[in-house]
Amino acid sequence: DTTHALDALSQEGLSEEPVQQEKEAAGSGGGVGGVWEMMVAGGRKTQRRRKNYKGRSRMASMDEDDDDDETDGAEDDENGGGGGVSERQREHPFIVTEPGEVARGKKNGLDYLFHLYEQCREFLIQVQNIAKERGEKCPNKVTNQVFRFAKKAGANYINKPKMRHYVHCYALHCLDEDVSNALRRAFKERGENVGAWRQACYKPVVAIAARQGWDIDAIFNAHPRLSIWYVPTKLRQLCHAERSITAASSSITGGGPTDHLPF
Amino acid sequence: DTTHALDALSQEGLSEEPVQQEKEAAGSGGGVGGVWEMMVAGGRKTQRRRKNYKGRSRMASMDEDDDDDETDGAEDDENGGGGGVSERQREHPFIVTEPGEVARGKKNGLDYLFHLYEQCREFLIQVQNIAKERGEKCPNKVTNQVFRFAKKAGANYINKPKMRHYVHCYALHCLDEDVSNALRRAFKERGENVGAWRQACYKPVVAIAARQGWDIDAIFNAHPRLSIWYVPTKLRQLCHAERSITAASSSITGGGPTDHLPF
DNA sequence: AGAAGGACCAGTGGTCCGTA
DNA sequence: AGAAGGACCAGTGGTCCGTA
Repeated sequence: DTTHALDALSQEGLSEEPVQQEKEAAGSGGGVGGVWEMMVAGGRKTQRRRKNYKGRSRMASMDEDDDDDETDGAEDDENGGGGGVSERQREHPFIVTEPGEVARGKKNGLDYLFHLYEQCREFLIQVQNIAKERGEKCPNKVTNQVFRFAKKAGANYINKPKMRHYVHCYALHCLDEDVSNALRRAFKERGENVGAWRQACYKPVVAIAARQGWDIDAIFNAHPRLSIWYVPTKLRQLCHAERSITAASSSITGGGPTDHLPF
Repeated sequence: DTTHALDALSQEGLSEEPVQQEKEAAGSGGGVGGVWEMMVAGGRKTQRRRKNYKGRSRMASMDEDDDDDETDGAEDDENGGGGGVSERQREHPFIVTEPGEVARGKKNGLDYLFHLYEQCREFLIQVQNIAKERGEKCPNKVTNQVFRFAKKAGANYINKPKMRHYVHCYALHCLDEDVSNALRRAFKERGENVGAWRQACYKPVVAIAARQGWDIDAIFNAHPRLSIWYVPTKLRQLCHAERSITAASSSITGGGPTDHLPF
């Protein structure tokens, strides 16, 4: 795994080096009952998340070692409070970067985005180890439980809507890194924004599905890093729609409905 | 499949021959948009469910062909109503029967019980075919959606709590039919009730799990007819508890924790 | 008493839309 | 404007407990 080299790719400010602490926590998965608790406590040591509250209240010492759920959990929700309202910092937005390129300014690059998927996978593996240890039912996918676990372990920069949003981009990265890289370079050169790049990622994935009999679930499941992600609804719909079109036109030209195995 | 011979095993009264109509509906799975609707309508022909309302109201003609969801759906919920309360008939309770034995009186036998699991599998396959046809996400398990589908198709005698209740019994039947049959004979002979038989089904399944490295999920998944059922919580817990005990005692006697591959 | 199943509930997958 | 993510919602897995 080249995972750790990527830590450096996340940028200064909020999103700088938000990784790292889950590595201790991972352990061997051989612990006992209190593994969850151990995890959360264990994260404290090398923590480097920052919450940089910009608001009036809570300017106190939260930079280095603020991992106690009790301490910051209790007072965080000041939205409904009467007096001081603290603004919660978000992650820096993504920009289209080339492979290996570090995003500059208050931005995050796409290598960092993909790295978040790898982190989720590591959190899933931990959740699985704990579940097996306890004889509980064991998730195969990145579920709500895994996102909750990630948050508890201090990875506040990971959240479900974000991860779901870019799954098909990660899929392309997994399934055909060359095409993925080429697309990134092209969109960076053209100065496109992340939304445009994201949209463009659908087409090559659908093309891959076309070559493999249109079974996007099978394609996800066959890939060890991709199999833990739910197939995005829109990707599924695009595959289905495209298959219908292809089937219709190939039936006109006389090709069979399943001519993805040509000879 | 010997499925159809079993239809005869369901008894007179409520639970007599409640099967059969889903066979037409199954079709080739090659239909289009309206397959769901077709199903429900198609079920009408050979329907033989009876709802035998015993209450004061609704003694009308409901015996032969009352499959319109509109007709009986609207007026069924009279519990909250002021005037007439109609009592809804339940399925006959199960009794412990030998393999091949037809239950007598207002009872259902265990072959019939296991047959319900096969029916659920057929309903699942139909749901899967429809989902694939439509390019929607496709369940691998008997989900709420499948139970809803079964009900729509007229199989009112199938419901989630019942099916979940006896999963481990069906598991034993799938995994070691000889042991399952022997247990049935023994419990019938002793005049035990269904509850006692059901309880007794746990132990042999746990024993099978012990021989195969305690992974009850893997055991379920490896079996084509069992893999579509969620592992029951209690069975999972029993396997886990038993493994812990075994591991503890074998570590005392010097055996390794994974001595299920002896040589 | 033993048993069938309606109906409830906590937590899920999915993603909108108020926020920055 | 483009984008991140809190928070909501319909439908899920799980099974209790009022019913017969």
